[in-house]
Amino acid sequence: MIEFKILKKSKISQARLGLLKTENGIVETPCLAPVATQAVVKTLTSEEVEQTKTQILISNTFHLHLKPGEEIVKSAGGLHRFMNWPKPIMTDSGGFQVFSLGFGRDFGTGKILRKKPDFLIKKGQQPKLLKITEDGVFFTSPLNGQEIFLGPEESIKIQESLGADIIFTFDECTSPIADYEYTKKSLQRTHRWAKICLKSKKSSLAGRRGSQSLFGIVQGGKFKDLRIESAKFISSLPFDGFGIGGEFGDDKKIMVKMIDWVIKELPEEKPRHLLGIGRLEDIVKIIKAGVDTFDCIVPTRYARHGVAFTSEGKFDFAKMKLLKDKNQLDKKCSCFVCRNYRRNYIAHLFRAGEITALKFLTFHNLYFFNAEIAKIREKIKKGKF
RNA sequence: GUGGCCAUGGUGUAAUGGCAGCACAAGGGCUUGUGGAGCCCUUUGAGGGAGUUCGAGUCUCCUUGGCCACC
Repeated sequence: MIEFKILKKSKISQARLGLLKTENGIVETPCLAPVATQAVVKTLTSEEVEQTKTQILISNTFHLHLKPGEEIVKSAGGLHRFMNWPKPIMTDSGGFQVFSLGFGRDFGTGKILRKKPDFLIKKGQQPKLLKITEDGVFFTSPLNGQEIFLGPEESIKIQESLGADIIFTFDECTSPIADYEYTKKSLQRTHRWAKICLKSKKSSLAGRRGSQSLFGIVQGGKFKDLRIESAKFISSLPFDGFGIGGEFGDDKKIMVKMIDWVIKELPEEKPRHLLGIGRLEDIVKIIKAGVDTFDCIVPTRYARHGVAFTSEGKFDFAKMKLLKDKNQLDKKCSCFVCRNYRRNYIAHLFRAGEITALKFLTFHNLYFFNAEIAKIREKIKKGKF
C-alpha cells in the first residue's frame, strides 16, 4: 500500500508538496511519471531512466496484455524485476485505449481539441474498431486484428499480474467531441466499472509484502455537473488515490477550470494523478491546481520526433540550421548529453536516422522536465508557488 | 571528328502544341493515460539565342553542356 504525506500546502495556490511512499521507494511530489507503455522508456535502459532523476514510471495494461502477456511478466517476478526498475511503477488500466483505439482513432482527435468540432458523438454511437458494452470493451488487436475483451475485472486481474505499485480503474476516456448524453451514459458505466474494480481487487497479493494501491478515475468530460458528480462519486469509494482522466475541452483555460471543479471535491489527504497531461506550460498550471502526479508522453515522444526542450525553448533537430550550431544542447542543463555533446552532432545523428539521437533527446528531455519540476517543488517549499 | 540521345525547382522526374505536375529536399505548423509515426501549409523551375504559331517545355535552326556509339 502507498502512504501519502503532505509536507506543505501552498498559501498562494492549490499546490502541495508531498511524499508518496510505496514499497519500492518514495516519490517526491509534484512529480512526472514518464511513460513506459511496453515496460520500457523507449530508447533508454532502466539505469539511464534512473539517471534522469525519474521517480516513477507508468506502464500500460492493454499493451502488455497483448505483448508479451501478463503471465510472462508475472513469471519474471513482476514489472519491477522484469524491467530492472527498482522504483515505483503505475499501470494505466487500458481505459485510455478505449478512446485512442476507438473514437480518437476514428476522428483523429486527441483529448484536447484545437478548434470547435463540427459534429458530435451521440449516445449509443460505437467506434469502428471496438465495441463498448456495459460489461467491458471488445477491442480489435492492433497487432493481428484478433478480438480482445477487456472489462473492469480483466483489467484488474492483468494489473495484479503486472504488479505495479499503483493501478487504475478501468474507465472510458471520453472524446472531446462526445455530446452531453454520450458522456453521461459513459460516466455511469465508468462509475459502475469503478465499483467492480474495487470489488475484484485482491486485498493482498500472495508472495508480496502488501497490496497494490488502486486509484479511481474521475471522468465527466467538459461538463461541470458531470465532473462534479464523478468526483463526488469516485471519492466516496475507498480508493487509495484518484486519477483525473478524460477529455479537457477545446480550450486550455477550460482544462484548468475542469481540474478545479474536480479537485474541490476530492479528499485533501489522498494523492491526485492527472492522466496524460504534461507539456511544460501545462505542468505549471496543473500543479497550481493541486495535482500531485501526472504522466505524459510529451518529453519522450517529442524527443523521438527530434524536439529538445531547453532553458532557451524548443529546438527541432530535424532542422538543417542546427547542423551549424556548435553550442551545447542546453548550457543550463547538467545532464550527460548537455555536458558532452553539441547541437551540431545531435542534429547530424537525428538527420542521419541514428538511434543515438533519439536516446540523447529522450534522456535530456526527461532530465530537463524532472529538473523543472524539482524547481517547482523547491518553490512550493519556499512559499513562492 | 561523325552520328545518335538528352537538357524542366536544390535533387530525381512527368505532362496530344493549350493553366508546368509529382516525389524527395528546404522552410513553417500540428502532436498531451506512446505513434521510432503521421498530417497540414509554404518557397523554389524550362542551359543560352533566333524562328514557326493565336499559343512552344513540346516543332525548326544556331549555340552551349552532358551521355552513348563509331572512326
